[in-house]
Amino acid sequence: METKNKKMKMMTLGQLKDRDIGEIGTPERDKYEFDLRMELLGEMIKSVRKERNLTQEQLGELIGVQKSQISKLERSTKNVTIETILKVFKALKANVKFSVEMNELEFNVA
Amino acid sequence: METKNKKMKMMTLGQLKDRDIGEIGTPERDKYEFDLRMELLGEMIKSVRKERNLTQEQLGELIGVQKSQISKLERSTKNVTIETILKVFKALKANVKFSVEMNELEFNVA
DNA sequence: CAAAATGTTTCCATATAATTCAACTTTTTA
DNA sequence: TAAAAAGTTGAATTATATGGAAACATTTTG
Repeated sequence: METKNKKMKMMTLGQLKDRDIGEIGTPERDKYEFDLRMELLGEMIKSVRKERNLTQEQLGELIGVQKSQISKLERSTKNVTIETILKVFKALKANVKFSVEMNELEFNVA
Repeated sequence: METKNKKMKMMTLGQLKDRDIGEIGTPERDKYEFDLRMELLGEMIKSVRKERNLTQEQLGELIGVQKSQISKLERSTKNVTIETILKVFKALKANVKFSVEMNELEFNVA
């Protein structure tokens, strides 16, 4: 954790998308899909918050928690509850979707 | 909760999709996207488990928990942790994605 | 229908997510 | 560059998700 996380600059949603799913032309703009990974969640919260021009404190007020809580959600790689995710993105007026992809080929495995 | 949840039959993933996102032709088959809602998560687990022809007990074994735990995940509308979601769908060999959609129009709100 | 298999519920324990407060650090700005 | 604003961290607390065991209910099958 010396250099790596130290000077990690903020990324916009678009940059996150570039980094994490490449430029594989998603037609609808402003829709960013990720493999569900905890670390990304925090980055997403931060990105959207920034795009909304909110401070952690302001976002906290919208949700009803302290800024320190927002900070933790944004930067810890820890586990999170669905409820929390929904709460945060609702406050950010962002829509959260969820998809399950099932590989047909695996069907006969069990 | 008298009649409503009482006789709710099992639904396949396809039926869930029909009910929840309509037939708006998703091109890739076997990819089902939902607004992230807790109740749906349980239904999804159940659907995929059924399609894999597993009992709750068998799924439990794959993950390392009792069948009662699976039952709870499938039917309670309670909160769930990301980690749990990942664990379950991994055992089911299903891919879980997550997306955030941000409405540009909301931009100037704050 | 009886037995077996599958699923559900309740009670309970344990782990950990959510949260606050206050001190501290970093970034911004006048 | 000093003050103000924004963000981070640690310690402590509270709330609740995860999980097991066992008894019960429902469904399946011979």
